[in-house]
Amino acid sequence: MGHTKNEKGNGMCPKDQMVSSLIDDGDFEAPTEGGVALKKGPWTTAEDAILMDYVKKHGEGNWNAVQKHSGLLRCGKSCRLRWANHLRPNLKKGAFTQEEEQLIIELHAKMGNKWARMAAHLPGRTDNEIKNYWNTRIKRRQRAGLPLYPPEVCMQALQESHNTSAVGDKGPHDILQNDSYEIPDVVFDNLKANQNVLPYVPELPGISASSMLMKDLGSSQYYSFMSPTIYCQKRLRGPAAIFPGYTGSVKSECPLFEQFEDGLSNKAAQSYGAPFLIGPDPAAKNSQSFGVFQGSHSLPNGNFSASEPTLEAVKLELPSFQDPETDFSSWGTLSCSPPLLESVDAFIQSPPPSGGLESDNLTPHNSGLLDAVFHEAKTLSSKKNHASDKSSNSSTPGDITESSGFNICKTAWENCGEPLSPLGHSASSLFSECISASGSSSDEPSSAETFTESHQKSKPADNVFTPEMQKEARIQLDTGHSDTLLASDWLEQGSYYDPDQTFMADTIATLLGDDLSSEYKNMAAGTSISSPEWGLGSCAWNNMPFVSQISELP
DNA sequence: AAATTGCTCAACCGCGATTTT
DNA sequence: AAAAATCGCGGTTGAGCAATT
Repeated sequence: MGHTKNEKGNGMCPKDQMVSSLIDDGDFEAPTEGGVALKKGPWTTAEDAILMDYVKKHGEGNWNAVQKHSGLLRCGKSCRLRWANHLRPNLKKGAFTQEEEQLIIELHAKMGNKWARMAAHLPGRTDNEIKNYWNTRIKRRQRAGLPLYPPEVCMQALQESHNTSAVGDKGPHDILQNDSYEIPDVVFDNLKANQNVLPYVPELPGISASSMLMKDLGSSQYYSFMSPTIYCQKRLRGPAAIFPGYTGSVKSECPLFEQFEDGLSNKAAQSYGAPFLIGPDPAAKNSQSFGVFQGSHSLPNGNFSASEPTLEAVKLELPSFQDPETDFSSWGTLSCSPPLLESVDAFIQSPPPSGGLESDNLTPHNSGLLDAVFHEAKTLSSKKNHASDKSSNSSTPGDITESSGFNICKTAWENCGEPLSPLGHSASSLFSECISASGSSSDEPSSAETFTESHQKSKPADNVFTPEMQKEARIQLDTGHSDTLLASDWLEQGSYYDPDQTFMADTIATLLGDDLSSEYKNMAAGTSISSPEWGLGSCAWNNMPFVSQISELP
């Protein structure tokens, strides 16, 4: 399709004829040293024929020699691409089959944007095809407010990742020694795209959805994944990204940051999660924070700079409580204290540069769809709430189990139209598993655990995170190697956090400085730990090896 | 019927990795 | 060992087509 305007000739023709036909049309690069201007743009059938002829004679490879031997006025790179994507035999043309699509989704969940590797699993398909397919699929799904991956694919990828890192003798340290970072890398890279479907996932650098998912799957350790010293072990080339004030391109150093520059990244969340929905009106700042640790976006990854908010300091998306269409009563009571959060919010958020950040995260063009999905979620939630109200009126204002965004998301997923996945996971079962696996702290029940108990008593959790794992996690942390632990380690270690808000406040105080610390402490103190936001937040903070080490400073 | 918008796909570009000189 | 050449990958762009307004 397309790019046929330059095509001439009807197939094979004598070589000199073909060559002459090559130079009378199309774009040409500036002449090379040899004085030959290489052609750019769409390939003609004549060129194709020459290239095929060349490959027939000389085989693939040595693409730069094509021009010398065949007179084809194309650079080697272009020849290789043309051959690989269009001319080589056994190429499958046409739309992807359902099986192929399914495979692509699964592969992407495991590999991320490794198109070439994915193509290896799809005979006859090229990386370019897969890439194009995926990119259009992303756009479609995001526009539709759907998660990129079906829940069961998330589950499978995570499960496989965990199994891979947990089975056998491959303990965390073995992994380290093996320089085998690929598994966590893959998981974090690839499931981050699904961050938007998870409830209570703040758009924070350093907190990816995949990590959230990890948490839900089994451990509150998930926040620790985001330590740049863990995730970026392979990528960070210098200390800059770890230190405040670093103004270089974090994105280039640590792929995790990319998600926060993705203007599309919020759409699914807005559609699904709504907890992070925000209206473009400034009044939204008065909204409650649904973020896990609002304003802390830069700390975990070491990019925090109170004096220099950057574009990476992503403005959290909050629901607009002033939106007349938004009936937050159905959302239940979320226990953050708005004024306090506002103060932090105001501090953390830099004034949006004109046309800058706002345009990234606030995407008015999709608000219609978002409203629709939001409304649907709200309606579904209300129905559930009514049902549960009949059975029990004992829920406290802080009881998030009744009408939290979590429920809404679950409901949304349940209504996603996938009764049961091929892997045996329904959307709702995913959430069930997420819930039941969480809150495995051996010390105190986390907020998530509280949440779990009220929801999951009828279904015992398949908790793969044993107390031994938790113990090991503690040991690892205590021995000061926490900053080098791999994400997969954290995943399997189980919970390890101190839910003590004071500890968290102190930690943050250390980082923020006195001016802000008091505010932060007030905020933490005034927030019920049963709050999902702060419960998770505390987990987050205390799970940050970076933070916990700082907190131990004199 | 014309204009606009969105989608698809081929091709280009830059960069890092690998191989060759 | 260092430099140059080559290869391969992933991100991005833009032309053409189709659907919609």
